[in-house]
Amino acid sequence: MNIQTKIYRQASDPAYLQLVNILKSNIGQGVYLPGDRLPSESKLCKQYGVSPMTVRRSINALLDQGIVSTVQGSGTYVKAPDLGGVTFNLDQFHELFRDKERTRVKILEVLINRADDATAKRLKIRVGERTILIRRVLVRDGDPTLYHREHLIYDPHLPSVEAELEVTSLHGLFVGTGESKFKRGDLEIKAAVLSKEEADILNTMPMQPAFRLEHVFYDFNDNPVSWGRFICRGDRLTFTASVGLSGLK
Amino acid sequence: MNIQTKIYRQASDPAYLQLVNILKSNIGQGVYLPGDRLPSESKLCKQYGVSPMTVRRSINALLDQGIVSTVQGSGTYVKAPDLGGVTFNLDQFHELFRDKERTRVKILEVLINRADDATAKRLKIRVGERTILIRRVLVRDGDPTLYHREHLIYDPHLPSVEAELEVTSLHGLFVGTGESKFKRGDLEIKAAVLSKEEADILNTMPMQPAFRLEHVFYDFNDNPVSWGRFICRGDRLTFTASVGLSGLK
DNA sequence: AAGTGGTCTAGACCACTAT
DNA sequence: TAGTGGTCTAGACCACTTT
Repeated sequence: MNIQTKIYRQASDPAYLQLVNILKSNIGQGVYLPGDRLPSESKLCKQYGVSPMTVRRSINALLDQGIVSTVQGSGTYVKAPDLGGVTFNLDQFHELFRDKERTRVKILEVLINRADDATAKRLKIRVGERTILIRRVLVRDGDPTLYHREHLIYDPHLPSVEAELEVTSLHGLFVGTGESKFKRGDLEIKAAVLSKEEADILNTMPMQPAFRLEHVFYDFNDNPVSWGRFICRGDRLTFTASVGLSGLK
Repeated sequence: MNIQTKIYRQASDPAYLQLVNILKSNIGQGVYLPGDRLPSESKLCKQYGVSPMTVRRSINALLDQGIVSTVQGSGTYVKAPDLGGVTFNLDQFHELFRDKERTRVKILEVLINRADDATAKRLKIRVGERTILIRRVLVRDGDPTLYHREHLIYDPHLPSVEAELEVTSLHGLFVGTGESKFKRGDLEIKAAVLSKEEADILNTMPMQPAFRLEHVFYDFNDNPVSWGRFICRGDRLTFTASVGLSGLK
């Protein structure tokens, strides 16, 4: 449980990372308490025998992790953990696609239809223009887990509907294999309860809590090309995060 | 809509940031497409007249933002946007506390009771040991917005229950004013529907969709000191995030 | 005036990849 | 072997805060 006190140049971890961990350990063990000032960068240079740039890089890492804050001309201070900077991610979604053997994407429906109000608004087209509706369900170990409903702009230049399906292939979307052909997307996570249709598809009861992840994807001209939503049973998904000095020593 | 092509040394933005934005603009406008290799670092040095460390710092920023990936010995490549690395945060929670005039924390109840199974498990104490239950509601513009229910370990060394209340003052928790006295916390977001009690407090109907943010906080010895949950109406909170090249040019 | 963080240089050496 | 990313040095200058 002792704290590392010097930098080992032959270690596999680079010097800046070792220094990050040393400082984090010190903070985690209460050597520096919230509000305390860390030793100045020049002192850290001498103490650990590294150059200013290396110390700077370590401090920047602590800044990014929300562990310290800096005041130019004054010093680097230990922050009290606060929920303001906490971030959550979609790692659990990501894992659904990890091994292809256990996961299967089933296409429920593909059809060409006309944009209603909501679709027209999000895809910035006129009501009644043609769109493509795709309904898919992601099956994990035979268990329907994620229901996806997506509206795509109908592009007559594309050779076929099959080509449209490639635009946001579910797998490419999450694994980033370079298959997805959009430039950026906006996402929204909402709390919801399952409708009858959604509950049937996800093999559970209506009115159960669920997450609804809405997305709009844009092409390289910043025009929307797709919008839709993922529905996931609330009992199959939790978002986790930690704050302050978690993991490590 | 033109892309910046050189670094202005007298600009307020530092060189490395200007280079980040130049590269992001190029990627955003399709100059470099997903899968393409960026110019090598040494070429970027010459092209923009900056030192290797400055280029490196810019590349690292793009790496952190999930926009490129690097392969040692090979090059830096533009990534296709994928949902795997998307993060969202609690900024909306944070804003609730921004101006104290509009926000008020009302304490509904404080009482000393005995740990039940769930509480004993999370606080790592025995069933029946004393704990403190605090129920609070955060009122925004007269509108009950956030319901917090928290179980604290009863510490006979603290002078009073009032002192316990300071341990995780709601305001300090979100704004990070250094009032909170814990070292780290684990958080979980779940989809839920409001119970009768929660709906009454939040001034709406039961069975409405809601977010439940559960937390466990730990002291400097890594012992749990508090667990509880925030409940928020689903129609009052959405988590947003973006993927790929959002904002900017 | 002295100390602090923030940026930057112009090299160096290493590990790795491609040819 | 040549090129690429990854780390690091030993200084420098600036803006800012503290005393």
